[in-house]
Amino acid sequence: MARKPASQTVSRDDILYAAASVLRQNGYDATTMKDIAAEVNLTAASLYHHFRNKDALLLAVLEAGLNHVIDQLEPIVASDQAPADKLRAMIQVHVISLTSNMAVGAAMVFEMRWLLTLDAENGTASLKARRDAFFDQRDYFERLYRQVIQAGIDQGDFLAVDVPVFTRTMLGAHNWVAVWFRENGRLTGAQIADQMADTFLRALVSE
Amino acid sequence: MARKPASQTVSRDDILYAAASVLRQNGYDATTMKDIAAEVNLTAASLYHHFRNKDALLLAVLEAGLNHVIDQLEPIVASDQAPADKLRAMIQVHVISLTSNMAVGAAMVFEMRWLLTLDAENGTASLKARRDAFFDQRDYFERLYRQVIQAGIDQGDFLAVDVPVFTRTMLGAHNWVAVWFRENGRLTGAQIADQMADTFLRALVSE
DNA sequence: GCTATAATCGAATCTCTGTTAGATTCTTCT
DNA sequence: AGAAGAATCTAACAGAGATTCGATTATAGC
Repeated sequence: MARKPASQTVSRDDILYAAASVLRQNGYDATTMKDIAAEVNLTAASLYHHFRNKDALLLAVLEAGLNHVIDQLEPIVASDQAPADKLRAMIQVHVISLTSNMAVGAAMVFEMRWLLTLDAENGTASLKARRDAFFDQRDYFERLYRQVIQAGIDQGDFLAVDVPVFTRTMLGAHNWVAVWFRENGRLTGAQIADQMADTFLRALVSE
Repeated sequence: MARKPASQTVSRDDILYAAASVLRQNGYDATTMKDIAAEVNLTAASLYHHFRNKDALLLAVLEAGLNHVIDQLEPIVASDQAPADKLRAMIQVHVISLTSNMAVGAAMVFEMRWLLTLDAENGTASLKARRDAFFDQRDYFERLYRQVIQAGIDQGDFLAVDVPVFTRTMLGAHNWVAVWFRENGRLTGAQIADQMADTFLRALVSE
């Protein structure tokens, strides 16, 4: 048996999705090519037909996840709502993303460690380039939040907090949700997002 | 060459500290026994004289880190300060711990994933017991925060937030500091802690 | 229908890493 | 000084996992 009938062939996206799922549970190192392959009923070797190697595959997952969130964030930032409303909407998007699946990329910023280590020997030139691009995206992502917060401060809606610190405080809280959230827990992702939005907006408008 | 002169022998704690450092940078899987050994000028094999195996060593690191923080938190909780003051002090302790070294254990709650996976085959009975104890400690740690927040709510100092969610929001923000903090950055750990304390207390006392 | 290409597979390879075993050299206590 | 134990080392092993290779079967375009 070699190639499977059309009904059973998996697409690059199928693999990406499967990898995201496995990655979320196991983390980078503990995720084996075999695990990912199993998820889509393939052998590890077959994955190499779709991706150059493990790093490339995992990086693709992160990219997809991050872009997914960014795509939802941009229109909000560009809209004409008040900073407070924008921020609330942004928190919703991010947290809900993290509690659903495909957004693993965003949560997996946890896994950025290996991305940094990918320097040395390993790592094709093109891979490094993509990694750098990913970091840029990651910065851009953070900047979207900063912008909105800064705007709120500038127009007197928010207190003059230290924007970088405040932003990271928020993002840390969000990311952490991916760690403790339980599919069938007391609260849904949306409810958690609401509470977090309340918390941070209160911290930003106090008095 | 076998045993080294007294001046060069390393203690169990030396290893723990080195392991914490390596662990912080690489994460569980990416941390090899060889890496840890190198940090203290030993060979990987020598580590087995001090610890039964890798899991035991890494778990010891987490335990030490977590207990380190808890030891500082308890007296604060037990003191007679107002909830707001207690919370501020607790945030200081936690964040500063995370920006220094030994507390890697606390930040490494990131690595709890593998602790969960340690069920299956691997894992001696005693190791499992210790892992469970660790989880209990981890819960206890979180409960310290919850208590104080709840107390603040009960005596009308704080708004009636959802305690579990608020607590985790805070802890997530704290833990994340370990990810972005830079030794020689713009701010010190204490300064960051201050800002976070301001943020969360504002969110808790608003109006 | 044929042919080039795509998607898979099984087996083999290679390297890395945890772990064990046995030998060797300090230290300390008597 | 001698014995017992502690701390290390080197060498060797076993297993895991990424990656490669060649073979094999579906599909699609001509």
